[in-house]
Order: sequence, then C-alpha cells, then structure tokens
Amino acid sequence: MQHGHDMLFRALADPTRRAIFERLCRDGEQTVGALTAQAGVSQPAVSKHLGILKLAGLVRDRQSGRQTHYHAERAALAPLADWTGRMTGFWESRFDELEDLLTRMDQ
Amino acid sequence: MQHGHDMLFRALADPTRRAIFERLCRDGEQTVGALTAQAGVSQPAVSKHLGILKLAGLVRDRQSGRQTHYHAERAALAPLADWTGRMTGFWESRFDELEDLLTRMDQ
DNA sequence: CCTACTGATAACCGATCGGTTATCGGTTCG
DNA sequence: CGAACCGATAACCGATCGGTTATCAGTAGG
Repeated sequence: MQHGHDMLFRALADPTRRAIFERLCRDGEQTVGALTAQAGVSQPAVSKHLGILKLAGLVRDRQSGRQTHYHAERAALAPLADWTGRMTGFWESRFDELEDLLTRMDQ
Repeated sequence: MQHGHDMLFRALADPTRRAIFERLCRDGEQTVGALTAQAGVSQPAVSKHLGILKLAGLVRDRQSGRQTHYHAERAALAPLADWTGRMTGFWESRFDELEDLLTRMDQ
C-alpha cells in the first residue's frame, strides 16, 4: 500500500540496479564512470539506474568538478527490514531496534 | 546475480501481489475466491499473481475439492532478510540465526 | 579559447508486465 | 446426468521497463 515501500521494492527488483547498489554498499563511494566500467551496460543506462535508486532514497550523490560521486544510503533499507520482520510475525522489537539504529546512522 | 534472489525481489515488487502475500501472512490460509474478494482485481489476475508467488516459493497451495487454498511460506523470506543484513554490513550472525529459524519453521 | 572529458537527457525500440474478457477442466450437488 | 461453481489458462491490449545511440551542459586543462 505504502508508496514509499513501493519505490523501494521496485528499485531493488532489477538485478543490474541491485548490483550497482551492492557495489556501493561494499566498496563505498564511486563515480558514475567506475560504476559503468563494471555494470555491463552503457553509461546512460547506469545514470538512469542511479536516478531510480536516488528517487527511492537508496543512494545520494555528491558533485565534485566534472565527476559525480554516488554512495549507498543504508538507512533506506530500514523499511525493508521492518516489513520482513512484520511478515514473519516475530522479531518485532528486534527489527525496531535495527530500524532505529539505521535511522541514527543517517545522522 | 542470484536467480533465486531475483524472483524473490521481482515477486514482491508489485503492490497487488505484495498485498496478497501480506494477507496470507496475516490471516493464514485463504481460498482464491477469498483473496479475489479483496484484491481489487479480477480472479484470473489473482491466479496469475499466485502463480508468480508460487514460483518464487513464497506461497504453497493445497487442493480441497473444487477449492484451492493458498498459504504463505514465511521461510522464503529468509534470503531477503539475509541480503538486507549483508548490505547493512552488520547483524550477520543475527540474520543467520533468523534464517536458520525460518528454515526450521518450514519443517 | 578551444578541446577533451564526464555524466545527464532525449528519442526511440523491443520485451515484459499487469490487467482484461472468454473459455475450459474438474468437482459438487440436485 | 445436468447445472452451477471454482480456479487455471488462453488470447489479447496498453503501459511501463530496460536498453540502445545521439546529443547536450558543465568543467578542466593545454
């Protein structure tokens, strides 16, 4: 039902996009060029994926000269963890803790 | 990259489908008719959604006379919880516990 | 300045998706 | 049996998606 939830699930549904996000989580901040080099698709495709991830709140970008650096916004995964927790029907307090932690990590 | 992961994320990306799964998690086993009554789409649409959820391992069905009863397969969410945990980079042992528990819940 | 580089946008294309209506197979009941 | 019911399948349609190539704006450097 939640529109925010929707964009989150939708953004992570595509394997190429998920791979980009995983890379940003693993290796930290990356330029568009660096991401393109390993994405297996063209630079405009990568830019579009990054735009979608950004709309979902999963990444944020920082301009520096003519390069754009993107980094993962891990806190955006909190609703996903929360949803999973609610579906399993257990761990509620446990996942709430996680959500709080992730929110605090975002400053 | 993982094909199983892919079907899981993909299956949960659609809001109608996710609502059906949520209902099965909340209220337990339901017939196709009962699910259709609240899905807001036609019966064939519901059947297709159930087919996709089934392929992703998220639901299982049980035949009884001329009715088909579907129920959520909560254990199928374990890879999702695991992935989230790996992306956050913490909680690894914690999520492994969850995965184990969910797997055991599946008998 | 002019050229080269980086990344975003535009325009377009085929494939897939989610939905519909129509229909069919299987089951129950009068 | 025959009629009614339940759910799956088929055939189709418009919209959206993920990809491409071409191009544009902004920045850096000779």
